[in-house]
Amino acid sequence: MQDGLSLTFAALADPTRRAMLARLSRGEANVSDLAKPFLKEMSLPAVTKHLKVLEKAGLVTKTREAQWRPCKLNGAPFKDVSNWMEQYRTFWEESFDRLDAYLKTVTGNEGKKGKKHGRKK
Amino acid sequence: MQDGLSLTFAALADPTRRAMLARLSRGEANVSDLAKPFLKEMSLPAVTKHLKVLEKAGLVTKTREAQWRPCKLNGAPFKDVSNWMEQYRTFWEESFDRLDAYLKTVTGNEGKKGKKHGRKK
DNA sequence: TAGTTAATTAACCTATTGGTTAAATATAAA
DNA sequence: TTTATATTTAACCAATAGGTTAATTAACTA
Repeated sequence: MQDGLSLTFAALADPTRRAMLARLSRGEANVSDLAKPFLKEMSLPAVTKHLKVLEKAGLVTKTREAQWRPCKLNGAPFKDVSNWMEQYRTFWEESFDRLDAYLKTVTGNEGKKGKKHGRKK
Repeated sequence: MQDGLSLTFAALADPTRRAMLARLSRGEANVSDLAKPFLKEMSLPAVTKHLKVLEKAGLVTKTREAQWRPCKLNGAPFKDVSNWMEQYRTFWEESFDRLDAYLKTVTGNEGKKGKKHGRKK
């Protein structure tokens, strides 16, 4: 059994599944609609499996309408990812601000040439 | 060969690796420092492997200092994730709207359920 | 030089992932 | 009742992920 965040990240770690989410972000679609762009590269059951991964992560909700299975995007797991990401915001903002990064090294607790891993001798 | 986003999401899809990132967000650490919290659950080579996944995703940079390997967090992949996430912001914010709508229903207001996304038949 | 500490590599194992084809199920339509 | 469409399930397979233990490499220390 996996935690929710792990399920979500694992679901997002595949370009086919991300493309399916992008498609769903433009509106509901049933399985064969979702599959169409990929049927040159893979079979329909493969798409069904990808969809199941997205469902298990809660990213997609599948309903029933006659023989079709309309799918829609569910935002909640994105919110979870966003919340988790917040704790790293300073790092990714810093990575595009060299001055800020430099200031961090010179004002930080340990300088670059300092004894970083102070083992007692 | 995987694209960068897939490598990053896959790296994030493991609680041990996320815990290692959390540790690194509080400062540089060498491999045995990083491993310490996990050595009851897994071996040191297992930690080395997790670290390698984080490195391949570009989330961690490992340097050399005597026999130690100081590791530091690299923000760039977080930025990539954040950029990718932007296209879904409306969906996770909308999920708050839904919660808000629900709260209104339980506090006496009639919730209107309008279809947001049209589906072709 | 020998010993200690830090970390990696090698060889191996099992479970999971991502795909396949063929068969089955569900619903609508003729 | 048969046929067509939409989708899933079953059975299988190869590659990868995540773990192990034992051996190896790298650098410092006595």
